[in-house]
Amino acid sequence: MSTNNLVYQRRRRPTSLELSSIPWLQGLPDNEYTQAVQAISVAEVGVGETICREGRAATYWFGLIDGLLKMSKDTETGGSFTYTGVAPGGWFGEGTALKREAYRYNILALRSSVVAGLPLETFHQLLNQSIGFNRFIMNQLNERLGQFIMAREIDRMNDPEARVARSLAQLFHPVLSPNVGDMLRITQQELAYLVGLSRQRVNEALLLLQTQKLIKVEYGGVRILDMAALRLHMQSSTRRRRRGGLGGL
DNA sequence: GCATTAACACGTA
DNA sequence: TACGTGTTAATGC
Repeated sequence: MSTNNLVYQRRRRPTSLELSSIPWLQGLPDNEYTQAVQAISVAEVGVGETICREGRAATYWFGLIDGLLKMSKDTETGGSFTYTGVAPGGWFGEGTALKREAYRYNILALRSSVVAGLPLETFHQLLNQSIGFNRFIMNQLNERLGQFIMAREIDRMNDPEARVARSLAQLFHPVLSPNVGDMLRITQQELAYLVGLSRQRVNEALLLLQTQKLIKVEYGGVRILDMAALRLHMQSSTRRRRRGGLGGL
């Protein structure tokens, strides 16, 4: 409920390790690099805290250094609808930043996270002068478009396994979230919130995906074994058996 | 039928 | 100890 601006008050300078995890910084020439680095600030965000809230004027272009975020929007009925997760290395809000509009969704932390912010002025300065920066943004927008089309496909599916599989694939998006690696630290409860299913059902889906050798379920996270298969995961035609079935197969 | 919530035992950090 | 996982039972659409 509280639209706290604590996130902004807690700003600090980024460490060199944090800077090295920002994908678009790496390709910039020296002068633009230092210009960007001087403007970037980071903040620690606790579980459940809001980074930006729907309707508030955009002040930063945000990126996730560490942790896990979710992008969601409040519904008329008082609930909330989750669009997607943001994994480390992911940057978001460029559409809003470009138009200097108000944020169109809420971003909140699913686990304690470190968020980086580039002020809007610097964002636009870089847009005006840096080809490398423009290339990154253009690519980002293109990928984002594909991501949202995929989100629509996921919504249309009623098969939980396929929804979990493709949601995982989105979290592991190699361009929008390049720093995830093979292992995604996310609890099954968090994933359940993200996908819109119960924890128990997500657990069941994960175990099935594991038997299909697409992932490895580990304590506190999931290891990706076959990214391509996850992304293309089709509706499973065969219905699973809930209990018993120890004969298996 | 299938998914959800609640509750539980168990393993791990 | 606190948390996350894997199961089962009861309940609802």
